Amino acid sequence: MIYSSELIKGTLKTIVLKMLEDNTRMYGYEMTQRVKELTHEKIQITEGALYPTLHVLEEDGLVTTELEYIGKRARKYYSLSPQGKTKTKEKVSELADFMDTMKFLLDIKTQSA
Amino acid sequence: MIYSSELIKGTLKTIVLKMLEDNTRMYGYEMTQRVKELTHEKIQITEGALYPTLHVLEEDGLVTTELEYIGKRARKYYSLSPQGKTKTKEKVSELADFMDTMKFLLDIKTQSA
DNA sequence: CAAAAGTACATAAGAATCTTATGCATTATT
DNA sequence: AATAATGCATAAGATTCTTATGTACTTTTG
Repeated sequence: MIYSSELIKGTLKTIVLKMLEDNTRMYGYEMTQRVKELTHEKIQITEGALYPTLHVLEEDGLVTTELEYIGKRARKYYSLSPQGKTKTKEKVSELADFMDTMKFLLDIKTQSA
Repeated sequence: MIYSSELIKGTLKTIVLKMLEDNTRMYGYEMTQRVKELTHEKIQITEGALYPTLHVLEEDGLVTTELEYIGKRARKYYSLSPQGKTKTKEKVSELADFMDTMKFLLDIKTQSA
């Protein structure tokens, strides 16, 4: 089972930031694999969604990049900037708060389910 | 504090269906007020987002409508169809599952926060 | 009692974000 | 040798939301 795509909307940026908080640096492809693995395939980040998001984070100054070569193949590592670290804490706690609120909404009258 | 709009994306349809499951019938404006009240203003559903969503639910056969007049003012009540009831259970349990997964992702290495 | 605020519907242009498809190139596996 | 995996990227189109606007009735307030 894979979550319907609409659910994941709006959380991608936060997921990326959170992973970078935990791993100091990661590259794009690695992120797609990590999320897949951590969620037992339930969340699949597509490259078409990820790369534009990473570029926006960079434009916004939340991440910095380093290009490295493994043999002849390029890898672009992303790390949180100081502003990125602050932003990550904000986004993560907002999402946690939001999920508590949503859980409350979903639990009303249907404590069983 | 109001949640950033991107967070709410993708959950609106589920919220609406869930409210209709709990209340047998509601009208649009009522839904906006109910959510605002239940979430202490943290989630504000705008009419520009809600009405098109309701129309889609109707087109998809998940809800039925009844028009009523309070004096001269029209109210459009929405109720779940049988398919809507089934769909609601699916959507609600998917969202609950998704939130557990997200919580797991956010808790990694940052059990404090 | 007039003005403002609230109730109640609706649509439409534009923005944001994601999907799907495609492209290129290198490296590992079968 | 062919296929799959790694690794980046972009672009057209779809979806969904924001913001603005419009209409009209009803209630509250100064």
